[in-house]
Amino acid sequence: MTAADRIRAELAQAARDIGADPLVEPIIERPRDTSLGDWTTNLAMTLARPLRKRPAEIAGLLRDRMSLADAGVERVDIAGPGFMNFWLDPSLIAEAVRDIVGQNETFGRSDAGRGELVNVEFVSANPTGPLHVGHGRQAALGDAISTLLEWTGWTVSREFYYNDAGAQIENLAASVKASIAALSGGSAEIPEGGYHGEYIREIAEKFEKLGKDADTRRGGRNADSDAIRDFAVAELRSEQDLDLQAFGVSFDTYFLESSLYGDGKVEETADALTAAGMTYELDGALWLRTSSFGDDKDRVMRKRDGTYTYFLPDVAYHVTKWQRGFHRAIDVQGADHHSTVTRVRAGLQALGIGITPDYPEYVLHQMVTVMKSGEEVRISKRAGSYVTVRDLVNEVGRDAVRFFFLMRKSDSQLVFDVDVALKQSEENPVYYVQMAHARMCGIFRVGEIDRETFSTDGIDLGVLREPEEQELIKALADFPQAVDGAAAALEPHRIATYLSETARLAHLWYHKHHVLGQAEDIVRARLALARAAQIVIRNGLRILGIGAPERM
RNA sequence: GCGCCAGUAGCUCAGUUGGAUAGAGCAACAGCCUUCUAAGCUGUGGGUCGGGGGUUCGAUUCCCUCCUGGCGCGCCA
Repeated sequence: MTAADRIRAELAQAARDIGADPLVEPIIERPRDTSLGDWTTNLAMTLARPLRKRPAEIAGLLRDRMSLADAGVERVDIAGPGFMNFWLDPSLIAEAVRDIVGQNETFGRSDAGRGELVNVEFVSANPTGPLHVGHGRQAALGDAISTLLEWTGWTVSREFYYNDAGAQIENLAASVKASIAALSGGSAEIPEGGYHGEYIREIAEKFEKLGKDADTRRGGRNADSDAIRDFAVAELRSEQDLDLQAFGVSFDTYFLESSLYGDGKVEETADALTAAGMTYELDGALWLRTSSFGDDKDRVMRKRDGTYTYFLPDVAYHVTKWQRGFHRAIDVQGADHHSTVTRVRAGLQALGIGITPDYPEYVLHQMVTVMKSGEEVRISKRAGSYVTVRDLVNEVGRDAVRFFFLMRKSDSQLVFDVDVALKQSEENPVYYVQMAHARMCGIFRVGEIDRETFSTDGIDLGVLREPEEQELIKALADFPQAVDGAAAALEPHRIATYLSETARLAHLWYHKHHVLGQAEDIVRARLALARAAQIVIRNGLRILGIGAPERM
């Protein structure tokens, strides 16, 4: 039971004693300004109305009824409009260091998810081109969200959905075919809406070469569309795999849209929707009554030509998620796809098979723009000017790319400044955090002490009373709460923000107070603090999928 | 026209789900290298929280309205 828990319990008891609602749950927070105390509560203000008393009066009554010594509280101030500010015994605060060092790699983990299954789908790019920076943001987000959920006790499955069926794929095939024809002097043009990137020509060349080297494929001008399409999709999938590998992201499942046609799931879903009375024919197409489930208007699910629109397989796909036991699913997508949210959910509700209305959950992210030498790098798949994830990783490194993608909340637009990411200086936030970690490691290296076997047994942590020490320890002790909050909100950027702040406090402490060469009891206690800071920063970086170097 | 997202210091952005005098980094200015990494640290200045209403003890946060920007509104995905 932490000090905050004990204060909370004491407050609840005192509130009941003075006639508050027995179900009251006091909220304890860190004060905005650390000079105001270690913990604060606005309980007296929230009780003012029901108890019909002035907040300050209530605060006084509460304070009189609390057993403060039991909660480790040295002093309670009543301040401002009615805040109660608690000051803890510094030795008690310092004891957090012992917990952190003891828990080591598990510090920050919780079991809130109770081992339940959750599916996290991300990237899910069409195999029609390399992964660009937008996919990179999504890969970083999805992976970090997955890890956050693992840290809070969920059993996570990372999933990549390939849209390897449909009109865009035919578009791709036609583009490659035209490019093949052009190679042998033909004048065939890439069709309207086709793809023009350099990679199209590369695929065409590769296809030609294979066709000539081995007889396994019919190359050249006579190549049929099926062979070209299959070849192009396979090529691009393996290219995307290399992109993801460069970024250090891996998946538990790669799910092919085409398989939903192969095993009849698409047909099955369409039939079930019709059987449920949720469809109607109009203008030769089959419509789904999505407007009955919050959409602006009904949507076509089967086109006049007999093929399905993208969202029907999407519905079928999410049915499989539910059936595979994932009663919680999170989709990470670009905000340009936000219109699918209502549609997919509507389709799932229309089936009436007990899927919850807010299934799946969506994390939408805004666009990424890349700045280089002060200019925006235009990203256009069709035109071919292009910044791929791999380009970016090769240029600035995986850790910087990940941190940059994760340090902003997903629903704000992100400017990726390549020049800043390349700087190995304080301007670059990822170096700032990693440097703090390396410094903590450096103390142990110089002191020739083994970090991993270091124990706090018998160390008097009560000597860690310097203001910088107390502030750092409080920040470190808040890490589990930061993880819980970030996981609950599906917002990894909170961890990035937390790390920047904690790194700042670690640098500050490091600079002001030496560890080695002090009195023996001080050295031992400060080593413990350095170890605790190193553990917390490393754990936080690990959640974001970023390395924690021991030296830089 | 409708929907979603955003608008906070010169710039890039946080703001713990309604709390105290709104924070950080960069940039600017002033300092700090015989000590565990100066790839760093300390200090100073900088704000009508896009505008206007409302809800209440209290609003950057919730509601309404307007302005600006991005995305979407397809029998493309």
